[in-house]
Amino acid sequence: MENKLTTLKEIAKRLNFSVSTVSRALHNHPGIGLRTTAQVQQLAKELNYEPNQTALLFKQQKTNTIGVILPNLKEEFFSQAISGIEDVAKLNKYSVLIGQSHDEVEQEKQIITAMKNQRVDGIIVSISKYTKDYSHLTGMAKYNIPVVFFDRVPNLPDVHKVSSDISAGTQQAIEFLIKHGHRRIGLINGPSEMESCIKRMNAYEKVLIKRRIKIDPSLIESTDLTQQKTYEAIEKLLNLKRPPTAIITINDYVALDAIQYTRKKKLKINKDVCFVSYANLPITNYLEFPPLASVEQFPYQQAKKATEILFGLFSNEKEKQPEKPIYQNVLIQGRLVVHKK
Amino acid sequence: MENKLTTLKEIAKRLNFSVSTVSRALHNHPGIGLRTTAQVQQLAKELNYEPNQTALLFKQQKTNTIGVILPNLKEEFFSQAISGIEDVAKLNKYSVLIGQSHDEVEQEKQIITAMKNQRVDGIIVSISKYTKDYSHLTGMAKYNIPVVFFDRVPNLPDVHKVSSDISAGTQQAIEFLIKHGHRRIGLINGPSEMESCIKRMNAYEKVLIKRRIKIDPSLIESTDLTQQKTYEAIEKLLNLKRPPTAIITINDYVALDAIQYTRKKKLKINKDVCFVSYANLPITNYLEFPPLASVEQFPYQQAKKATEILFGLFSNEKEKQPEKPIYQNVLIQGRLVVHKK
DNA sequence: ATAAATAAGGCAAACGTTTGCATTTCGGTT
DNA sequence: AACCGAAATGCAAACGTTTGCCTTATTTAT
Repeated sequence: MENKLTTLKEIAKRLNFSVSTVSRALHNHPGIGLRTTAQVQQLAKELNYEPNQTALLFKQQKTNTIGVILPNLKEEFFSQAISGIEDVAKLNKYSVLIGQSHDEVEQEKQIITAMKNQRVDGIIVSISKYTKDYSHLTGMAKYNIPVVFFDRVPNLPDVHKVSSDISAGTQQAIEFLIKHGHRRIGLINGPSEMESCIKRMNAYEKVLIKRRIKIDPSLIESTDLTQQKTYEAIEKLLNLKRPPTAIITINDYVALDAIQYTRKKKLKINKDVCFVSYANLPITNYLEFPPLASVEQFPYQQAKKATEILFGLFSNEKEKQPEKPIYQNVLIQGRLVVHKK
Repeated sequence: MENKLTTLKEIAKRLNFSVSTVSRALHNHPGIGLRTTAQVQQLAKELNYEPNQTALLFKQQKTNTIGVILPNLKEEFFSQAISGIEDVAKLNKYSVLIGQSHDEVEQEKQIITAMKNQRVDGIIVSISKYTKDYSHLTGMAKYNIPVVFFDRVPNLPDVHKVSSDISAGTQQAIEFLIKHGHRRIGLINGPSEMESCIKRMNAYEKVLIKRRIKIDPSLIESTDLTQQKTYEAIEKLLNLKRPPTAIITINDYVALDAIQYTRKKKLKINKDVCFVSYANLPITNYLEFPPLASVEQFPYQQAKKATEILFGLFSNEKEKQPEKPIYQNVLIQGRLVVHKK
């Protein structure tokens, strides 16, 4: 019962037609007779014929595959993003190839080279936290492989990107804290390589100035997102002569570490010190001491939008517009979610 | 600057050799002259030649791609597993195609059909919680696509599978509880479709019998892993006339829900009721009330082992052993981790 | 009846690479 | 001078599919 995969040739031989006739019959080509078409289609069904994708892809010079490069999959933010990408891809009958950079530039380069050789039709990427040089990504244009960035996007004008509106989210968060009477608001930001961190910083300063609150540089710390550096940052803030009454952290994971440290210091979370962060992880529901609020960033929607843009680029390609690269820069509005407890 | 990808033909034309000579030169074929080989290799490097994978795969009738089907990626258990698979795949220069079944059998079937058409060389799968009929998976054998199961494995003799030794883990867990003086030990198990749940159940009964503790059926509940059903299960246990002093739950997520419910009932976690579960999620570190202990299941190692088995099958294929299918059934030993707090 | 139009199907090339076999080109041996 | 063998290279097929163009058979119009 060696059930070898059926080929056109096999069908042709059995029915004594040529391969081309079989191919056309299966595509309902008008030049093929009704009887023939019916016959072929029936046998194809019987033999469970499925076109050999590798042959097709090879011929068409495309792979019906998109590559996705992410820092990691263990953060729920990214695994939700994957679902958004998968859903759009499935609609378009595309497969999704996933690579994790583990926040290492070298990995990122390796993955993208592999994907280029695999001839993926397009790439969606959320860059590693230390990527400063984007040439390995922008360089894909030479090979006609479009790239769309999401969430962690570079500060370049001539790229397609989808990200959450950090500025607006940060403003909401700070306004929220001010309304609750906070005047000394700390910030634990991420590495300055990250575009979003610069925006967060600017928004932070902008709101404070607008609300006539003096900016105190000692209230601003940063972390490379590791627990160690986060501990150092929160330690400095808590040891200030006039420590902050509220702290904004770059994301929920950092918030968790900061909160953990703060609790070790016997301070009451969201009483002595309030925390507000970004992302809104589902696990915060299980925490006794979650951040007071988070700016929800809608990873599914971001990734979905990015994928839609990518597919848009595919169809544009066919129309061969001469030189009209309109670069999309979509901002997804965040939403401040106040946790219940 | 249309940087089209270089082909053998291009190199051949420029150097006025035939395509076959170029191909052989690049592979250091002994029949090709040294000068020629050097020339070709140099030009190839200059033109940044990379073999067209799609052409290769098509010719070789293999894709250098393995498919991975998982219930989801948002559980850290599975995203860690992915890393294990990726690492082995990378060593073998394979790509990884990922599909999430979202615990739906229909999805699982669809994904596997897509993967078959994509001609993946092999499949690694952790089945959905309700999969009872495995024919869509075992059927891949007909197409010479080997399948290796991991973690959620079917109870079939003639398949390759890697799973954690639930029996042993459960015994450890219960012995641990007994040593700490517990005599009424509850169990919130998963759906009976899951092989591991049956094993957990058997191990549970076995240890109790061995320790001469009477088995009380009212101490045994099950959940479909949703929060709702978990709440119902824990409610029943807590409302017993003689409620359990310790509860074993199928995994950490269920434990979290059960703990949450228990806290709502104003009971002290790990004082009034102790919890022990499986998986050992990293987030338990951030919890005020984590389970007392978890059976670590080493997802990375499980997945890695499964992938290694799969690659082993690939190489065996070449040797064309006539009819000698030795099915592997690897059990990974768990380890009871007692949480600190 | 014959030319012309239409319908139905076949031929062959193309995509890029590998590989068994054939061919060419030597220098060296009788 | 004729031959041999080895070294170096080329030819062509194969993988499965699509598609432009050509061929054949049948029908229609004159």
